[in-house]
Amino acid sequence: MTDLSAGCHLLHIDMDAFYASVMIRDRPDLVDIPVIVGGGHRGVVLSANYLAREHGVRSAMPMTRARRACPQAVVISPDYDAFSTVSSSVMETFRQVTPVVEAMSLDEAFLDVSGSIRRLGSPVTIAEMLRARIHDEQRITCSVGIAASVSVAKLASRRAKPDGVVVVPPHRVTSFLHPLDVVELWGVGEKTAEMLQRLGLHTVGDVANTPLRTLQRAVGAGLGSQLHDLAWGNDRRTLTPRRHTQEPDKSMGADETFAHDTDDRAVILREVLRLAAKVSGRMRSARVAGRTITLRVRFADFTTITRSKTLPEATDVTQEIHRTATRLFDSLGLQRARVRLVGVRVEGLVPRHTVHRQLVLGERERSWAEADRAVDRATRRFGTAAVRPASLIN
DNA sequence: TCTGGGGTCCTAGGACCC
DNA sequence: TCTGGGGTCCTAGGACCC
Repeated sequence: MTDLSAGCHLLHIDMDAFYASVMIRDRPDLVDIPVIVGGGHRGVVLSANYLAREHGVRSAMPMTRARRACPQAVVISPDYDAFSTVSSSVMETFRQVTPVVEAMSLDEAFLDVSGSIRRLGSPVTIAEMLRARIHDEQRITCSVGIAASVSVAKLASRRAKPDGVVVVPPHRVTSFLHPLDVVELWGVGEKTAEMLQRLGLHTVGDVANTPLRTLQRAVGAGLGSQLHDLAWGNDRRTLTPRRHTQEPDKSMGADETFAHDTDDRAVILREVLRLAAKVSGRMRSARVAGRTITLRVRFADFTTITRSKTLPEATDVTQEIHRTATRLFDSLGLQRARVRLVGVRVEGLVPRHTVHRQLVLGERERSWAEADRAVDRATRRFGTAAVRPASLIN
């Protein structure tokens, strides 16, 4: 058999139905049953096994629709600790093959194996070895795309699913890409796909054969040239070895959809306080502070607005973030508007030690910062439920 | 009982500064 | 004497990805 992987040194490895597979592997009773991971009465599908997918269940689908599509499915809640543990082991296995591993999320990574071929064999051999190891050690399956560029490897792994390997050698890139639907391209979502379809562009080949200027007029200069490049397989991106969580965050936020829409200011602001405490706590454990506070409000009709305020100095103080978010909410001047979701985000994060607050931090703020540190210590010892603002206790 | 939660990046207008 | 041009910051919204 000819090994077509010559000239292809990039592997994209994607776990098959990752969350569902992890939840199922210790539950022999669920093996031949459609399984949906998700929950919450207003939630969406996080992952579904292939039996559930046969009934049309997809990731990100509203749970209500998923249950209707597949009433016999078993619905289970996600166990993020388990996902994270499995993910770390899998990534460690990858790093035994090559140091150049770029984790994209818990369940997918790119590997540059060019330095491992002499030692371990062709990229296809390496891919099959990794698949066998992960199957043995973790009892889940994965799929691998192999190509000379990142974007093609990613598309190839999608075609390999489930539990397979697809190689796209350089001379087959355009014949591989051009029949694909435009939505397969990185950066094409629902809206851009609609836009392209209005131009009569349905396949990647259609995009490739459209003049760059036309494309740019339709979807903007940046995205236009990106799509044109990707449609021809022009992707010079190289990998940066890194763990998924390694990059310093540029922003941190939290939001929450209410179980029922509400127009009760007190209820909404209590949630804003809880979110501010959650976000600032995460910021303090990451030792970062930020200047711009953004409040997000989604109404019953799903329209979403944001209001932001940039402070003179970066902060990680719960009370300061909460107070800013509350002012932003009140400045909306809502009158009995039904609110579905609120969110608080802090942007422009910098390492906390670079922030010099002595000049601006008055006595009051200083004592709030001290209070936060006490809360953090108690949380570390007794857990998140131990200490919380009085208005969150009921 | 349609539509989560965590993020990133881009665009565009206005303010402001030089 | 009818009006510069570039750069950066701030704000709001939107699209996208996992």
